[in-house]
Amino acid sequence: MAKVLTSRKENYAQWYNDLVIKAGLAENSAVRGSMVIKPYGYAIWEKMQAQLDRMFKETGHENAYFPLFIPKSFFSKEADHVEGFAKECAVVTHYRLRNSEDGKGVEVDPTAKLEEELIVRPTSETIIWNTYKNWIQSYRDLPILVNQWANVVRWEMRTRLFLRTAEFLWQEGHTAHATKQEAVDETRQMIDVYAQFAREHMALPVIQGHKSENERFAGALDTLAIEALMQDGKALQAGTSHFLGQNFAKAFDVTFANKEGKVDHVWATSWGVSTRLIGGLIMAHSDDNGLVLPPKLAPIQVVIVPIYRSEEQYEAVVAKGEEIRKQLLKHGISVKFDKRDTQKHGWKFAEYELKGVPVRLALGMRDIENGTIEVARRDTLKKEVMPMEGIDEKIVALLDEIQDNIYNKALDFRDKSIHYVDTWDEFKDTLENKGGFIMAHWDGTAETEQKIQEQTKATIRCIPFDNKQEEGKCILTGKPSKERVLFAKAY
RNA sequence: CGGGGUGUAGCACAGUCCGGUUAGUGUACCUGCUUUGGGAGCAGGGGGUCGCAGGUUCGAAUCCUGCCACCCCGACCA
Repeated sequence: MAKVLTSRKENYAQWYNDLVIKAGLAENSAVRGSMVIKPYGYAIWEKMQAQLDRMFKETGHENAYFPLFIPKSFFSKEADHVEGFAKECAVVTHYRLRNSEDGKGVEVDPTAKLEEELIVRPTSETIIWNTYKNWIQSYRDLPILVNQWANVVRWEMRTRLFLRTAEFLWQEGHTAHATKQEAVDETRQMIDVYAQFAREHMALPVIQGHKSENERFAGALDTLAIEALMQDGKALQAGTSHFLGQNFAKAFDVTFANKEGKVDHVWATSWGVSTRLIGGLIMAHSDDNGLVLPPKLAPIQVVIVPIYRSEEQYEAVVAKGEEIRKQLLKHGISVKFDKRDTQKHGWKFAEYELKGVPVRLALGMRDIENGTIEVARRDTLKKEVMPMEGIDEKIVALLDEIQDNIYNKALDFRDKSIHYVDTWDEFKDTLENKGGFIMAHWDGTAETEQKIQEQTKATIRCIPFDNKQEEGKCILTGKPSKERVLFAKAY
């Protein structure tokens, strides 16, 4: 087969870039740092959205939409929050263009300067809490469980398709609660939703835990995250859920009368996942032949490729292929019958492998004569000739099997990549030579975490839930520690 | 934002150092014939403001100045 991708071994980053582009997921646009998500890539996002949206609704959330532009002054209200975002936002300063003097183009009309500049949202806490102020008077108005699907902009220095772009798509949930416990529970519930989505739909095992102070969201009291491991041994933060305490309620003066008639500030959470998930999906499962997509998120789950010579053969094979397509459709399988006469079957095989279609059916005269069909699975690259009879049931089962296999493969890799180390030398050696996750003791201070990061580039990905408590010594300072935390180099 | 690199056909590149035929190769595209259970072969054909704007020169893809974009490495981040 002709090689179209850089191999993972050769250059993992290049492999990723090649893959995103060659598989037709996305490409760089004419706008610095902003990508075009192409139909095939967007189809994956739509599948993710559909499932997540279902899960949000099941947990009682509703969708709404808040403005893209946020008055600059809103950002000065929550000090920690500003600190985290102030530096990297797009700012709207004018509202009109005019023809330039030389008549060759347009320029910003200097007389159309905005009284108050607008910030293109990097996240929506401020505008949302400004709005919630008007929605909430009594405990009877609570909780508010709202999610929005939106785009946000963060003026990133260095961008990579899906993983980090200046503009990206995401969902952000923003909830308001009467009690601290309710907000804490919500924060936890949503990280669990993300973890479940990652495992069951993305076939991506994740470790859930608390972020350290350094890695916490600006303005949050606690940040929960799901951390996934990529094939190159680097971690990817795949989703976060924040317990915001009363910080935003205080900043935006959102109060309510509780059952006792006393006025209190509202408790808040926010949580989000983005198109970055697509990057994680790619890097977790795909191989040197192209994408490997879990059936539950694959835009095309089954592709049928006809094999023929003459026109009569084409007719016969296409007729049979149509039958099979309809059979599969009845099971709710998304199936593409590629009966184009403009590409050879060999070309199609390679193409759908590159695009990560989980199952490929090849159908030729030989099959029609024998009542068989060739079934090829993308995850193992194995081919098998099966009886045509009852093929639909088999495909249904096969898709499940592929979903499980992809997950188990990723889980195996992840589990093999968690290293327990107790000394500084071991820590550095493991990072350099093995990569992956490292469970090690840490003295709990931000300074130590900072030093470790400066010296090794590794950060604390999370402090896992239900973490085993054990006495130990910090790998850097030797100070006492009660538990190991999860380190890794991260995207 | 700092360091490095690259902009030439849809894509990938050569040519640039040392200015001088009609700007070339692979691939993709079009036509025809042959082929056909893993990216087919042969023949013919079409496609270029050489990133943009100035400048030097008889003459610029090539030299000079400025700008823009993208990629890689760092600091920042989902």
